[in-house]
This record gives sequence, structure tokens and C-alpha cells, in this order.
Amino acid sequence: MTYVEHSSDALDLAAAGAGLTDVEAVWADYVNSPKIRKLSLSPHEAIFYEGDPADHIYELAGGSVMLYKLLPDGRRQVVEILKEGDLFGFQRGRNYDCTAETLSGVELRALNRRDIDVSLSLQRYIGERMFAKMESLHEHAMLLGRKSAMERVASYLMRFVPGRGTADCTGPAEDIEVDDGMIELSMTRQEIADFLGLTIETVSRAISELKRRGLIRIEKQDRILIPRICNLCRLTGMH
Amino acid sequence: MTYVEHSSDALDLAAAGAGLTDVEAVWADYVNSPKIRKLSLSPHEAIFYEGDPADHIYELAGGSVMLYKLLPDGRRQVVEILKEGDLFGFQRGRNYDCTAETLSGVELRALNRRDIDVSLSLQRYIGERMFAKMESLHEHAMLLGRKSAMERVASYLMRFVPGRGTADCTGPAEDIEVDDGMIELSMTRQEIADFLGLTIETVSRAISELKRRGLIRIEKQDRILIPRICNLCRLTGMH
DNA sequence: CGTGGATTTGATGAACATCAATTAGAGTGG
DNA sequence: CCACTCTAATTGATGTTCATCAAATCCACG
Repeated sequence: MTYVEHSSDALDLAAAGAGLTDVEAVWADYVNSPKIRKLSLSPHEAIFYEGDPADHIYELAGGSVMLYKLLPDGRRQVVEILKEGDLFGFQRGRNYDCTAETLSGVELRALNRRDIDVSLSLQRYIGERMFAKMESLHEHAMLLGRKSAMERVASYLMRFVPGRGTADCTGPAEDIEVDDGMIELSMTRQEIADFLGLTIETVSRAISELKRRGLIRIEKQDRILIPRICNLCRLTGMH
Repeated sequence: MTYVEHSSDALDLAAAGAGLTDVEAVWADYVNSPKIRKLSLSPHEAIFYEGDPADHIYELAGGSVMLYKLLPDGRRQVVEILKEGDLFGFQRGRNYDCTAETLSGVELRALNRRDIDVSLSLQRYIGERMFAKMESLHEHAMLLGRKSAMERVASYLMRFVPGRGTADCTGPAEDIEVDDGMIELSMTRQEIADFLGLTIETVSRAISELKRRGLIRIEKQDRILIPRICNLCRLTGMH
């Protein structure tokens, strides 16, 4: 008896030839295979609602998506902000535990739980992504439970600076004298507030305060220039 | 060519005989196999520290464990409270992203990443557990970001009432007239506060308030009686 | 140019943190 | 068994931060 029943197609076989550890290549092969259904969505469109039967798993191929939960009285908490490459829609139970809504124009790939369940490499790829996501959920718990409003907003802005503001960030490259960055906010103040556990007004005040202190400059509404990244990073509470 | 390289031992083969979907049986076989190293720990002992090289994965076989993160100035956020059967120590990177500390006497099983990486069934089992954990992290984000102090404490107490207080809770069984429960708190006020994003004093005041209102009764320090579970549950903000 | 929603700003209030003191409980040694 | 000690927990007084309520301003879009 062989283990053929573990794989529905040639993906793992190809991977075995390429070296077992290259799960990312297997994943790329899988999601680019013609049987994967692709979807395009407009900004602020719901993908699924909290409580809906969890019948699909998605990969975000482009754009950004938020996941949020609601309390019966309407209070909202955005629990994840997803970016290209992120996976969502996995559930333990029969129903989604949160609502998924697009923040921008979005390209999705709808995956089949069945394909994934029978491939070791796909499982491993997903595992890797899940562990990363758990770390970012831990970080977010720290933000929500223990950071001040200003620290939350600074941390939020730092999210969008690639490669900076993480635990292992070592500051700017040494040979660089200007350490600035331009970031793009695709979320409204309400969405940011619901992500940070604050109100619109508190978020707005914190951003104004950063402007006043010269730590950020607003160019054209939702484009923000950070003149000295390290200065902003120091306000996150993490360094 | 077969897929034999996907499995280091007979676990999956046995599972195939028993039906592919019974990943829990495969897991049970694995963790009970003699090669799994077992550990016993006393209360309030560190298992690993944030930043340590992530060289082990653990299954909590008995007792309870908390995971927490620290900010440089000492602020602490407890990000998970683990109970029997929970897995922890998975990391995306090279190092643990939080500290693990026992809350009670604890029995652990130290697992090998290598064993798991080559078994589809074990991967799938872990995936299931991770999805459940992500849901509880979402729930916790809601608590930290949007609930009042009283709602947080009520939610915390409800955690320890088996089968109640969850989203799909339908209340007590219909044929029952007394709906009470006894719970055991194994955490200090400081640990509870750091889990709920509050201070010791606020937690203490909330508990006193619940006592005053007759919603709980303290028996012998860390044993709490809940006379009418639904009454407490109503304070969680979820119904 | 005008309209309507989003954002900002201001004034006030409530919830929770902080600081300080007291009490309760668990463990210890006489 | 009972005082003693030490820490955890409670309670009280005050302060700070952020939420709430209200108004003004900005900006995108027709």
C-alpha cells in the first residue's frame, strides 16, 4: 500500500523532486492551477458574514481585506487586516467567526478545503502562515490591552512601513542619512478606530498631534510621509 | 514512485486503514508513543521565554499554562490561557514570540517538529487546533478592544464554565431549574488583570461588585460559585 | 458651485488608572 | 494552637486618559 490517497494530484510528487521543504513552490503551483476560481471585488464589499456557513477558504491575491466581529449592540472590533498572500476563511466550526470585508479593490482565489486536506505540502504551507498570523494576533492583543492611544496609532502607522517596527528591526541601514517613508492608508478613521479599540475622535487627535510634532506629514489625504521613521517608531512603546 | 517520504512511521498508514478523517486517533497514537518525552513542572515556572530559540513544540497534557508578552517598560499582556490538550510553541521565526509560564502543576509532552512535518494527519490535527485558537484570539481581541471592565471580568469567569458563554450557547438545559456552577481560579489578580488589559484594582472592584449584586459567591478564596449562570453571562456583552 | 459624508476640533464627562492605606489569608515558628 | 509575618487582595481618594456630545471644517463628487 502506498500513500497515494494523500495527494489528489501531482503537486506533492513535483515537490518531492524539487526537495520536500519547498512548500511555497507547491503552494504557488496549486493556487495558479486552472481549477482555482478567481474573484474580483470592489472596495467595501462583504466577502462573508459572521455566522455564515464556512464553505470557502480564500487567498488574498491582491488588495486588502479586514476581518471584524460585532457585539449585539453594534460595537465593532476589527481583528485582522489582511494583505496580499494572506489566507482566511479557515474555521474550526461550521460557521465563520467574523465578517470579511474588502478595504480596496480585491482579487481573491477561492480554494478547496478538500484539495488542501489531502496534501502534506499544502498543509505545511498553511501551517506556516497560521503561525505567523498567531504572532501578529498576539502583538495586537498587546496593543489593545496595554498600549496608550498614541502608541496604538504609531504602531498602526508603522505596520505599513515595510520591514520596520517589528521586534527584530535593527533600525535603518547604516549608510543611509535620510530614513523616510511614504505610506498609504486604505482605511477610514472609523475602521482604524475599530481596529485599534479607540474612537474616531481619539484617532484623529493622535494623528493631528503627530502632525503638530512634525513626525508625519499628510500629503493628499490618505498618503502620509514619515520624515524620520525611527522617531515615529519610538512612540510605539516597543523600543 | 510512491509518497512514502511523506511519513516517517506507520501512523498515517494505520490511519488510512481506520479512515483518513480520524486525525484525532492518529494524534493520540503519536503523543502516546514511547518516544515522546514527558515533563512535569511546578506552579509558576517558566517553560520558555520570549526571544528564546524556538526548539520545542509542546502539548499540555495536564494543568494550565499562560503565554504572555512584555513591553520594554514592564507592561505585560497575557495573550493566551491554555488548558489540557492545547498545543503551543509553534513559531514562524527562529524564536518564541512570548513567554510560557505554568499557572498550576503541569504535565507536558515535548513533540518533534520533524515528526509532525512529515505526517499529513498530524499536520491536519494541528491545523484544526490552530483554527480554534485563532477564533479564541479573535474573541479576546473583541474583549480587549471593545468591552468594559465589568464585561471583561464576567467574560473571564464565563470561560471556566464548561459549555456556556460561547457564541452558540443556548442557555441551560430546559428541564433544569437550578443553573449554577462552581469554578476554580488558578490565576492571581495580577495575572487576570494582565489577561484582561486592566489593573489589579479594577479586577478586584468588579469582582466585589458581582459579589455585592449576588451574581457570584466566593467560597474559600479561589473557588467561586455562580448561582444563576445566565445572569452572569448577560454581563459579558455577548447576549 | 453646492451638497453630503468624513474628518477635525472643542468642551465636558465617565471609566479606569494611580496612589495610598487597610484588611484578609496563607504559611511559619514558638 | 496561636501569635506573627508576609504577600495578595480589597477599599478609598484622586487623577488622567479617553469617550461622548456638539460644532466647525474639509474634501470629494456631481
